[in-house]
Amino acid sequence: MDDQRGLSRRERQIMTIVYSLGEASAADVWQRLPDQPSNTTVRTLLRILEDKGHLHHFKRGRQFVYTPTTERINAGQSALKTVLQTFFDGSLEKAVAAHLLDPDGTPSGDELRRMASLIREARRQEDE
Amino acid sequence: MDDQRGLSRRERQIMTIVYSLGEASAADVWQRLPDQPSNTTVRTLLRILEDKGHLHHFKRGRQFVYTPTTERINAGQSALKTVLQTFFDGSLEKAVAAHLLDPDGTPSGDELRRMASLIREARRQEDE
DNA sequence: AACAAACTGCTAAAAATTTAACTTTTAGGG
DNA sequence: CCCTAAAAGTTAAATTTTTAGCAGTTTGTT
Repeated sequence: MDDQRGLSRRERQIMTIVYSLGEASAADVWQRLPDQPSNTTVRTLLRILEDKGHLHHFKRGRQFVYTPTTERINAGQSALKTVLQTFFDGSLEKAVAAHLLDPDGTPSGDELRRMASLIREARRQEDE
Repeated sequence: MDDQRGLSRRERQIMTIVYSLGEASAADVWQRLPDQPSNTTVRTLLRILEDKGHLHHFKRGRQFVYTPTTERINAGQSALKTVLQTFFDGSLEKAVAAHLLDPDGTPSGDELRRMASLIREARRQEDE
């Protein structure tokens, strides 16, 4: 019933699914949920998340399609900051270093090139 | 009781605190927990997390000091990957871009320089 | 228009989590 | 050494979360 204190386990699992899909019906969520509960259960949770203000829905054909109320980008920035704070002393650099060391996490050459360009731009702004 | 399915809310809050501190006594955790429960409660949770294999402890003076069983760096890589997957289509570049746009998240010039260097190195490896 | 299939809403039971009182142990000071 | 203060361990109650059965709606099909 609280909100400030964060989501329960299932609620979190569901929000993760909805964010990664962008939008999702009860069936979409149900399909991807670990330890699949009943379909009805998923609907209940979705309704609770909507009550709490984390999701809202519209109808498509006969089903409800849910989307997050917080923009993906903002939720992402915030989640990233938490991870940086918890595991990387708040440092983006340390996180990037760790990720580049991770064998199955290495970005493509293109991605690296674009990242280099982003950083170049940021340093340019820094200099002003 | 489960493990695969992830931690409960309080368990997560506690793991976050322990990871960000590196090591923590019951009092340390208690102090930082939102909606502060009793001190006894925190001890119970710590013992549960130890039972589940997420923490272990040693004694210092008269108190137990808890540390995570999973190396911070590994837990960090894994948490980061989840965030990338959920909010940034699995792309480190998109996450970095978002973070650089975030007004109160901009890294220092030094950090930017080190990041540039990390990426240069990764590209060099790429070329081989 | 009538039917079936696929949904949603409501309600309450079951299970897990969270809490803290009470008891026991232990470390450190006098 | 003994006493006390500060921990830790045990247990069970309170609360929250998770679950799903059943009833009522809606959509699309025939």
